[in-house]
Amino acid sequence: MRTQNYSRKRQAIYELLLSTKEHPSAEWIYNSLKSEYPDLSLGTVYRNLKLLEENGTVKSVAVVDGRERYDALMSPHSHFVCSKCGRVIDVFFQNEISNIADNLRIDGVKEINSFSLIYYGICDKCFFNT
Amino acid sequence: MRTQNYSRKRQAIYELLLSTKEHPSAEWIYNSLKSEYPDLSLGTVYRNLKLLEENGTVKSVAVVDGRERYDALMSPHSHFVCSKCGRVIDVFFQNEISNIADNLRIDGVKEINSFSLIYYGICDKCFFNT
DNA sequence: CTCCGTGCAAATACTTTGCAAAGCG
DNA sequence: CGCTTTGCAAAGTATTTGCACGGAG
Repeated sequence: MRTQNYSRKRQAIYELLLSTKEHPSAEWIYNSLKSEYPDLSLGTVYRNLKLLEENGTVKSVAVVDGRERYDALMSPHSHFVCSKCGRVIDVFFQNEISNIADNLRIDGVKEINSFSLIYYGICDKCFFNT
Repeated sequence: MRTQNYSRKRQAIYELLLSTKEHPSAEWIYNSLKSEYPDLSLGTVYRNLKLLEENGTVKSVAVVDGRERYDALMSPHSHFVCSKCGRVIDVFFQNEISNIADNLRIDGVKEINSFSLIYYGICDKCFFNT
């Protein structure tokens, strides 16, 4: 389909996601792009995120405080979520973690396609601000 | 506080969670208890789940299709989520997985308190029904 | 009487969707 | 022109909350 990246705003959303390590929510993206695209609407952000996700172009990596958080970094890695401020930080796999799904058999399961590993705790900032 | 398990309905919610491997949502619990407690309200289920979770008595183990799913099995283990039907299945750790957070240092992170490992794929039922 | 627990309904908060207008090729 | 994309507002969905009442001690 000629759809791919055919839209300016979709492109902008994707590039913003590529350029940041914030693992932003839809609203964060919306606010960040509002100045450059004053007529951007939140619905468009949601629509495009969904589309990019179905595309396999971006990924929802976590839900923090009820908000979906997205990442354009598609290489397999996991995330840390700060339980206080909700910050999401990339965590790259050590040694054997990338194959924890290999050769794993689960009763009642036909195929395992992916897995998600999320660490929870307190980030530096929150720790020091009591 | 004398609150602990002092309430009949809270007790019922907890026992239902203990007795099932469904990893139910609030609404599933509500529907399951309605016959025995005809005046049960959905709000009460939500309130008690939250309370039990803060208690450390139960755990939210996943969000499937936007619905929080709970488990009363508190021993550390992970879960499989079927991408088609949303079924949640317990997966007990193999070998070294239980300590993947040990000795792990993440830049910008002060302390890691827990982690969540979720596998995604297709369960037997969904696989054979097309 | 004092609290805790609850039903009920209203309120939230995030996300999705219908529709008509605008954009692109 | 035909199809995609979008703004806007309304709708949808899961969850939370305010309030007044009921029950236990």
